[in-house]
Amino acid sequence: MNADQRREIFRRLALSIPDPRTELNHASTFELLVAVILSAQATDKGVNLATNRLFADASSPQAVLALGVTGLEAYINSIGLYHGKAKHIIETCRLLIDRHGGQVPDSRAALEALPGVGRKTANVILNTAFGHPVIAVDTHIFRLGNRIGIAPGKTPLAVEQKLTKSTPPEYLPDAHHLLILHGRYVCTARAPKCGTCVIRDLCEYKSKGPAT
DNA sequence: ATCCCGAGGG
DNA sequence: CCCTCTGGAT
Repeated sequence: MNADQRREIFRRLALSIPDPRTELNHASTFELLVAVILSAQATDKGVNLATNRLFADASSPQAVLALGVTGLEAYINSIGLYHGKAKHIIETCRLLIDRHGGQVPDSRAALEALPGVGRKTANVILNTAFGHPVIAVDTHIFRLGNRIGIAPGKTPLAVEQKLTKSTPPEYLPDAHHLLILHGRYVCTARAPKCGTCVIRDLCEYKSKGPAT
C-alpha cells in the first residue's frame, strides 16, 4: 500500500466519521484514565453504564481510593476482569496522590508505572487528554492494520510503529479514533460490513462480498 | 504462554 | 453455543 492510498483512506474515514472522539464518558483526565483501564476487553457501553454511577459518587483519586477495592467492585462488577481492575485502580489512585499531586501525569513512563496501565492505555491518555500524535493499538486497530493492509504486523507494537511512520501527519492526531470507530461500526471482527464501507476499493481484505 | 472474567451479539 | 469487546500482569 502506497502513501497516496493511505492518505485517501484517512481522507474518506475523516469524512465518514465527523466527530472522531472517544465514546467513553468522562469529565476529567482522571475519569478518562479510570474509564480506559476499565475498557480492557470490555465494551464502551458497558464501561459507561458502570462509570455513570461511579463518577457520580467518586470522581477524584481521593474519593475512589476511599471506596477501597470492595467498595469499587460494587460499581464495576458488571464489567469483565473486574476484580483485577479494581485492585489496579485503587493502587493507581494511591500513586497519583503520592507521586503526582493527584493529577494524571503526561509522560509515557509515568503513566506506564501505574498499575493497570500498559502501552495501549498510556497512548490513549497521551493522545486523547494531552493531544500527543500517538496511536494506541487496541484489538480493533490491530485487526484493521492487518485486514486492510494499512499496517500489517504480528504484534500491536509492530502495527503501532508502522502506523506512526506511515500515517500522513495531518491525520496522526485523529488516526486512533478514526480507525477504532471504523472498526467498531463497519470493519467489525466477525461480519465486517464491506457493503457499506467507504474504503472498500482500497482494502486488501480478500473475503469481501459483492458491492451493494 | 497463561490468567483474569461479565455482558452482548451472531 | 462460541466469539468479541479500546489489555495488562505474572
